[in-house]
Amino acid sequence: MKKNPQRIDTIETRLARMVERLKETDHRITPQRLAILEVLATSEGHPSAEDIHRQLMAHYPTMSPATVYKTLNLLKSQGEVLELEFSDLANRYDGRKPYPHPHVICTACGAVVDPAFQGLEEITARVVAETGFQIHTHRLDFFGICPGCRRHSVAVAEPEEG
Amino acid sequence: MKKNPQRIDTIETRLARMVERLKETDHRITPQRLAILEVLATSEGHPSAEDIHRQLMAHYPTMSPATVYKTLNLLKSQGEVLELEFSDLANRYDGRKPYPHPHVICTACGAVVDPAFQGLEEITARVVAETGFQIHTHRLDFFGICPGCRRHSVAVAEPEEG
DNA sequence: CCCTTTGTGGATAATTGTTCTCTGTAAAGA
DNA sequence: TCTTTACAGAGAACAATTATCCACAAAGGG
Repeated sequence: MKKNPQRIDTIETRLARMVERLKETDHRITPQRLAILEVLATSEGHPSAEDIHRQLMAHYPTMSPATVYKTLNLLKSQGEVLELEFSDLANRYDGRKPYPHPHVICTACGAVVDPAFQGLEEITARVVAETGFQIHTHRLDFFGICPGCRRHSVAVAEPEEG
Repeated sequence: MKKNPQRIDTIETRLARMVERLKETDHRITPQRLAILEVLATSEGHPSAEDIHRQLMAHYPTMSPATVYKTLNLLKSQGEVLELEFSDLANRYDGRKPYPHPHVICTACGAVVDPAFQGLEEITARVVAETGFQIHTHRLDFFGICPGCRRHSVAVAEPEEG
């Protein structure tokens, strides 16, 4: 029971909420769609669309990437999934905490981790006051090398980072 | 004379530094390359590769987009330009402040503005302590509607943002 | 001043993540 | 059962970026 403005829901709560939102907006809960929601609600590793697709191919061999993307965009439009965009690699999705929060990304293995830190509200307020922008969302990413990859890199070589 | 860790250099200083770095690393200062550096050193609006290319087509009608990208990547590898990646739109480049700093992006017109705010060091330190990552860089972006577009949007309609 | 070497610019093809288009189908309601 | 609607899937299309290729221009040695 944290005192964060938005605490982390359980898997069941998240899944139920996503389903509820889709029903509210007159969307069907098809088996494929439900499977995608389940992956999103359970994944801690911020999967890419391809990750989701690959994972579901086992149970739904005819699953199309387009179906994954469509569902992802649908959820995105409802604010039920957070999309982390990358221009050089595939986007990653967070269905467990669909609100803006910081991420720590390993540039070696691609792992995406959520630090506990939160509280960009005051900084946001400062930016609003200064720029006059109406801020809708934000993004805070840290890029570096995760502990696991650091162990490898000392043994191998310094991973060069553009 | 600000007390920021890195103050904003003058256009001449930035340009000179970029040229110097290229010379140091045995790269030629060709007319096309110099022209690209000049655009980067003078642009306040965080131009995209296409912006730079379009702008230079006037003086160098045979300028190829590839040349722009090559020079951009060269500068990027030397830490002389900051690349702002976007998966759904073209990347933007900042040649005036090539170190990590916050940006405020208008999702209506694409404007990118630098707020004066700075000082993510303590937050970075906290993230390092918590995650064990070796942080190399970070990115803090705020997305919203700029004052200019706000005026339009009240007259027209609410711009929908995926 | 010529020749060789090296790096560069430009054209074009290729790449890749994502979206679009189209078609058949399954679900929901009458 | 008939009709309507939305969906899944296949594949084409798309767009930003990168790779490949070739001709050329600059720098250095003779």
